[in-house]
Amino acid sequence: MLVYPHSPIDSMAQLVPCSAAFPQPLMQQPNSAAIQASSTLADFNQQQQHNGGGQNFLEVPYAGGQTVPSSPTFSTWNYSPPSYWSDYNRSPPMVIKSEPLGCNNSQTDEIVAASSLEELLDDYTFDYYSDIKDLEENNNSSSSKPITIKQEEQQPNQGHALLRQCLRPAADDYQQRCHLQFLNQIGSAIAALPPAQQQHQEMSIKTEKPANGAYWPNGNPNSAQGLASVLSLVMEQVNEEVRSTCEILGVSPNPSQWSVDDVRAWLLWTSRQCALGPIPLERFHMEGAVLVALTEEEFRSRAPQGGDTLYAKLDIWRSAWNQRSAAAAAASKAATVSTPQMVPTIQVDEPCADMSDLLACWINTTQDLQQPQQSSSNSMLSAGQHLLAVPSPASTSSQRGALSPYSDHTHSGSEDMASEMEEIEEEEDEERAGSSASCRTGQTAPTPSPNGSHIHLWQFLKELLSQPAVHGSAIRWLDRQRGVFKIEDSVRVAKLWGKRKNRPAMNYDKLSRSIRQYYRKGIMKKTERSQRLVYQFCQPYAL
DNA sequence: AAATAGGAGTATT
DNA sequence: AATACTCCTATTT
Repeated sequence: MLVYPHSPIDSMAQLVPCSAAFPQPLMQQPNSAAIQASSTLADFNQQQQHNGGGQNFLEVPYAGGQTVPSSPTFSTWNYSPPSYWSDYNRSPPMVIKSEPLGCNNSQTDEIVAASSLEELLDDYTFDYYSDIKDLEENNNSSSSKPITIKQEEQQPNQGHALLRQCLRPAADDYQQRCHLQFLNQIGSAIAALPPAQQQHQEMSIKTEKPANGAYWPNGNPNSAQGLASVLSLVMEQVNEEVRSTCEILGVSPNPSQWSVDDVRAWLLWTSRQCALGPIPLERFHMEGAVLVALTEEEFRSRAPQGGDTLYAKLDIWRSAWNQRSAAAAAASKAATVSTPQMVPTIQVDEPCADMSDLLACWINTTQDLQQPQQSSSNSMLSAGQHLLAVPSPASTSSQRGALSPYSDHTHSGSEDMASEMEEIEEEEDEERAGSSASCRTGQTAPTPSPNGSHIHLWQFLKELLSQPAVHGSAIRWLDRQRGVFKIEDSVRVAKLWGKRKNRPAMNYDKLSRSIRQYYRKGIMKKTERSQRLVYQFCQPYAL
């Protein structure tokens, strides 16, 4: 049937430079022998230095007058290289592709049924192509052409005031917890839904909370059930937004799978949706896997106007995908495993933890623990159901016991509380890491979590680095821009790596040996003045 | 003593 | 085949 144009890839594996030749624009001399001679990135860097450059980037001009950094790394991409290398005209992104994994495909069918692209686009609030073009022009030329936002986007109709009013406190709270700026759009997004869907939303509220037939008892969305309904509504809305955007842009719901073009399309779309103004696209010239590894500060520094919003949006996508994978896994597990126990949730003090975790924490902290609600559904759980049935980290780790040798900590008899807590904390790390890693492979299937072992060490390190709140004591950036970082706790980092790769015997000696292999590959290096435990990502990887 | 460096064989994917 | 794991010796900090 329908196939993703960018077939699922082991995303970053493609990034690792191997012995392939560099693309034409990078060749100083069109001499294939010379290229053969410099077959690694390290060689290339050296060659560049000999040429007086010292930079890993060449500026390749493309139609539009601007230059885009091109990296030798691109040479090893075996799928959709950035089209503007040869031709800046991006092919229409609205290629009808498979329904995003696990989505209901009613809307897809609708799209497939549409006789022409134009017909389809008419159904959207604005013309994607002209808008993209506008934005690109806006980004490319120095002339600051104002972006005109259609009235209905800025000011959704004032109906559904009740709904929006109810959403507000919930949204604000979540927003505060996640440092997100986007949720004020959710209310308007709901208001903008077609009547049929609104009805669906309202019905789902009613069925979840049949108490008085009212939406919120006493108009108080802070009551436990009202809260759950609000949250489920928020989650559904997020999922809906993700789903529709996927269809419009023709991208995977899993940001880690995005190609450079997908990232670009998403940025343009999001900046348009959120009226963020021009985004310096050249600074986001990367695959989705790299994009999701960026920290909020990095987003902000790359896009002073709206970088934080982009980050927040992306985080939502990431969370939505994690939730979807988790739900799919839970659904498949439910077929074989019997009722998981609901255990009080441990509060995780992390800015942007998985959304469902966060929301689950929220529910648990604002209500007495309800009886676990068992979903009898054998298909994908609805957002609301999942929310209520979402397992706490503790229960997930016990569920995972069969899957990972590391989640078994029944030996804890002699351990004190602190180390016990630390173990649980690490379980959480593992859990999150596992789910994000399973994203990378794009598998919604129940795959018993070995996907994390697919990750490369340098990716893993960046992952740790991107969570300073969690791992700052083990590894941290010394100079983010230059990609210089320091391993503060070599034992811990090695332990985490070993856990991720299911290598109980991993230690820093072995880990550092792997890092040293990166020298030759041009992924990492020691800093000029070599310091203990300080390494530096080479340029394309430092992004 | 711990970290660094890199050779070499093996395992995993 | 690529990447990482493992074990190793030698050297540096």
